[in-house]
Amino acid sequence: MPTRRSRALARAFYARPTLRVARDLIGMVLVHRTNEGTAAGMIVETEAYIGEDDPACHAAPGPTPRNAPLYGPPGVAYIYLNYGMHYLVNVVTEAAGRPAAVLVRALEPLEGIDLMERRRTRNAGQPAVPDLCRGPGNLTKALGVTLAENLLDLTRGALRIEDRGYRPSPVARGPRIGIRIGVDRPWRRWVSGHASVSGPRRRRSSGQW
DNA sequence: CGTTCGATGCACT
DNA sequence: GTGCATCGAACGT
Repeated sequence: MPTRRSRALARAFYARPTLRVARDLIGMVLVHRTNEGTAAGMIVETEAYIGEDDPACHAAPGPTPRNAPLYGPPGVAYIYLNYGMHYLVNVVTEAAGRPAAVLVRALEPLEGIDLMERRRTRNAGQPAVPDLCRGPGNLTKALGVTLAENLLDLTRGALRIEDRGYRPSPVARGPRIGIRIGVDRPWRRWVSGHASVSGPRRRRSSGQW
């Protein structure tokens, strides 16, 4: 009997065009439960990576051992190590055999903020709360997500995405950032003006808007 | 304020 | 051997 308590998104949510999933993930909540505790944050920034024709998508070279999750069923986590030190988390979209995913780039911290702070501790001091999950490498560190969570089913289990009714707006769109190729495709989505969105810092008083 | 650059591991050619 | 879907310290202005 399906429990009403579970607000986890169903597989049908992910089995849709990737740009739509990227948009609709804004406002959803990424949750990671570990024996250290639970940490969760609202998704405020995403990017779509779609198919072998997208030069920035990991599926661009065709199937390889690393990108195998992209070719599998939707609603599954695809996690990989980037620059030798940061784990990045994607959600697989569309359908098996059609490699595509959405990269989760930033969260607004909601739950387990003290746990996030412990995980993010460094010698030069604690990041401010809005910065704890600002950036794709930072959010996995704050949530304790590693390669061990690769291929986990996001519709149930320890790593999941839930709908808790948040509907932040407005949602902006623009080119993906941090990549060398495929920058022409405006496949990034983010909550306009949100403090936890990555990329260049917003101006204080002068200009920008 | 801005830009540059080193860290660090591995998938892929 | 090359090049990253990054981060933040260090340095220049």
